[in-house]
Amino acid sequence: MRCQLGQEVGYSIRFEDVTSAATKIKFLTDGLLLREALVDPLLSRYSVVMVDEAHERSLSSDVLLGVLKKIKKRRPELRIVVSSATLNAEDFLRFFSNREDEDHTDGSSSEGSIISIEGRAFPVDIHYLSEPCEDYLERAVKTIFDIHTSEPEGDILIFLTGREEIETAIEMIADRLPSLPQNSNQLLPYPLYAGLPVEQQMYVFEPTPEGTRKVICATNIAEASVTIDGIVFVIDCGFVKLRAYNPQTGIETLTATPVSKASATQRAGRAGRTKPGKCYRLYTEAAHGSLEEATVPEIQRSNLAPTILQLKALGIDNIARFDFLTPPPAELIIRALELLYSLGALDTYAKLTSPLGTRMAELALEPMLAKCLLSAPDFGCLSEMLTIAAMTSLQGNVWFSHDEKRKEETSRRKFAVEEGDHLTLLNVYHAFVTKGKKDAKWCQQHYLNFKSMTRAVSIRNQLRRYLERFGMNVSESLASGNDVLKAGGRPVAESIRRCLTSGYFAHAARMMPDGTFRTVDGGTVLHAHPSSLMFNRKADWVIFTEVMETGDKIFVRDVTKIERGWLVEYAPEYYRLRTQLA
DNA sequence: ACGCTACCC
Repeated sequence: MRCQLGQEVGYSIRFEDVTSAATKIKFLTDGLLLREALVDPLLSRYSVVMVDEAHERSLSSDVLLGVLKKIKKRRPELRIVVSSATLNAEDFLRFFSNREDEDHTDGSSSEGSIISIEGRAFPVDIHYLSEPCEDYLERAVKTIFDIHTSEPEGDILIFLTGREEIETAIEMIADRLPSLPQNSNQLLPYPLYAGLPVEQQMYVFEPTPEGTRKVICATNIAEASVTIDGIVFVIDCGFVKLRAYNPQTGIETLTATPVSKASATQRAGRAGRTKPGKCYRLYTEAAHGSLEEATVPEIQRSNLAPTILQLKALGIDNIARFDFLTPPPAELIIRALELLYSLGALDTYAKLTSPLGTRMAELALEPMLAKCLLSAPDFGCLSEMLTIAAMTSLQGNVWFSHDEKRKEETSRRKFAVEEGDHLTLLNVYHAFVTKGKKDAKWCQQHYLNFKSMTRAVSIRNQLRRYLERFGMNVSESLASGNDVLKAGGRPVAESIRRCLTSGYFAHAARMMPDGTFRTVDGGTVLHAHPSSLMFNRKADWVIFTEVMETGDKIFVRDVTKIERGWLVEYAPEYYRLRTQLA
């Protein structure tokens, strides 16, 4: 539209609003639009809402579609445009159509119509293995070299599951480079995953130098989020890391899972953007035949406590009757309702409480953490909990690791606080803003991730603004973990631990003589993550705010010592109903 | 003795 960004056309994401009174077209994330619906339930500012990439079925886009359908009943003039891969178009049309029994095979209904846009893709030849392979990394590297020595020019994109695999693959490629004939074209391997610093991500977009071939080892980021020109060959390992949630244990995991057929098709399509291409699937055709048609939507495999809290805040009281594109399993809903009730966000009629429940829904924090923050004034540690909330809601590591593990350890010990990881994080943040003066160099010296620390400052500021809007008085004590202890401040440290217990009582565990933990019901074995202060240390009862399953072990990472009696004190019903404390 | 896939408030 040839206007200045932020004028007629603008965008908005968390921490960044590039719009103005003149803005007519606004690009924003689905999460932010849902947030706008909290204050403007009919989204009355908008006459058209377009939901892009709806076929990806992310948690927030599914929720948004349900909310839009509800709004449409009150605002018939609202236009809704859903963009999706062709396969799913009918599902969306059926969803928005009032009459479930309508026949949409002609692409129309009383509610809308399907408009198709032809992709301009070139054909892609699919190759399967004739026998299953034992080690797909090895097989992938072999395939790369086979392509390189026998195929004409064109870059290679290989789909792997995560950072570690990508780094291994790149080492393996580098190791084999000397085996190429002297006069042969070179191979340039590049990693690509979301956790990679942006500068390093940009390499994959640079034009391939004459006489070389790029090999991009990527995660799922290259399946839909990032498009790279010049790819002619795709190698697909057939796996993706997906979130899974176990409602029995309440533990979310990240597990390598076979891809769906839709996903495999999308990956193959990455080879045919500029000319006809080839896709090598590192599994057999029979294995492909037994893959699921589509990936299970996120809403059916996630912890739904945040989602249900959000729906309640949007005025959707009857979750069972809410129009989900695909309803989540009842067990997930029940588990979420139970937790929200025990946190005090819902009353016995499953209605949102006020002010606790409504405020929890407004804070951009997971419910247990939101509860801690909102109950912090009762414990006299609001300023400290603000910092802890910001630090624990960071994704990724606060510590800069890589190869210098020992130095990282030494640095970590400098900030360590006996009571656990949360007070240690408080310490780190405090040092960053005072001694460190929010400086990148200082972070480097202490093996801290500067980007994460800067983000913690932004999150903390945003949370503080929310609290002030709630009319809460945030007097900044700027106490760090060590400071509260040194200043004879055990009472403050204890308040913080009690406060954490008031939100995380459902994440309690007890240390056994062998150093592992048991959940309260005794059913789950947890291990202290080696990056936790509790690794190789003695403790009795603890709460944890971060849990992850890798391989065959479940690790807890942000861990703080508590006292058994506090659990019953802050969650009497939760523990009375569940089990007797051992 | 271990790391966060992707997205995001």
